[in-house]
Amino acid sequence: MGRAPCCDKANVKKGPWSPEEDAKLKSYIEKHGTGGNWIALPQKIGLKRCGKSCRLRWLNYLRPNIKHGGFSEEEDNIICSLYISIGSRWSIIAAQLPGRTDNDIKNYWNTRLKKKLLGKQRKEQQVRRACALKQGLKKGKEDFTAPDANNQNPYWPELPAPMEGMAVPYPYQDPRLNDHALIRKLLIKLGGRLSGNDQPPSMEGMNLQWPLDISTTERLYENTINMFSSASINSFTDTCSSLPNNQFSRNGAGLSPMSQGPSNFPMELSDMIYSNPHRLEGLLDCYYGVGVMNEGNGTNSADESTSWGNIGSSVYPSPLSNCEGFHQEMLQECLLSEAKHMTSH
DNA sequence: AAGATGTGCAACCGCCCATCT
DNA sequence: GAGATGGGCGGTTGCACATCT
Repeated sequence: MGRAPCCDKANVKKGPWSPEEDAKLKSYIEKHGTGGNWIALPQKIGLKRCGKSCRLRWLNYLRPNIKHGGFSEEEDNIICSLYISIGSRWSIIAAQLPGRTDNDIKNYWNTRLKKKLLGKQRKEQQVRRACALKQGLKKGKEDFTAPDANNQNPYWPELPAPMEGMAVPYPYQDPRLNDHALIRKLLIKLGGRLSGNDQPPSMEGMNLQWPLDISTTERLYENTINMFSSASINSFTDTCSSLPNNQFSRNGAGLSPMSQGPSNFPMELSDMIYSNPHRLEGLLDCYYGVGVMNEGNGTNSADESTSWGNIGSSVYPSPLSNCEGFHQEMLQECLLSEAKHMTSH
């Protein structure tokens, strides 16, 4: 049984708001506030609108100090950085950008930033493909194929091949076409920055530092972590930055192509995963967008705490939209715990 | 000039969760 | 404790406008 509708839909006006309706709503709220009850509000003012619709109109349009359009590059970067760390939690991202609404940011992301990013990726892919082709011709190897020719994306980890007879938990989607995962990977690779210099920020000598190389976004990320995690996570960034240099360094050999990107972060993440694969399989799920089979015992440790992580999902792309929050928290927990573990030695 | 296609954005939908009764 | 209610949120849709052919 579904729940009762919040308003009588037959007697409720839909569609664009007229200036008169805007004026009514605005003047009432400015004088009396919302009264803590959006559902009753339209009746009080004599508006034939759903309470939710009023709330949305107020929050997204009528509220004072709302900015529309004209996103700055700094805002772009903040959005991208936060998208890496928390995913599509638009309300939280909006909270970090004064005057911006979640709806605005969501729209901006969907219509512009995402395309901008994908365009950037295509450009890089073309360059890589050209280089690979050139190298291949040089070597003259018979078995050479350009990365895309055999479905291997040059940027991402090699995805485990689907096992024969394994049930497909979701309508199969080409992992490379999973926009959400794709974009997050790409953002991570780009160091969380979308605009500005194409050259990645240098991470030389830096140690487990979040890819954001500008203090503002660093601070924002910290805030985000604080928002989501228990008090213990608050010291995450400090703990990590206090670690001795090279604590996490490795050459990245044998790691995913992602780890060879400009940002150090994926490499450090890989370090942790390699140093403690059992505990950190979930991170692979999250960051690589695929489940990871536990070798040997046939179980998947991530399954113990994930709602979607059945055995079938272990070989197919995970529905990141469903598990993202959990995995993000898991990532933070694991990173913190790992960092603490390493500092204690 | 006109139709087709693309883009941006406001608004709606439906779900989840916290609170109330 | 269970159901009802409202707030909040992310995803999606629909429409107006812009651009292309």
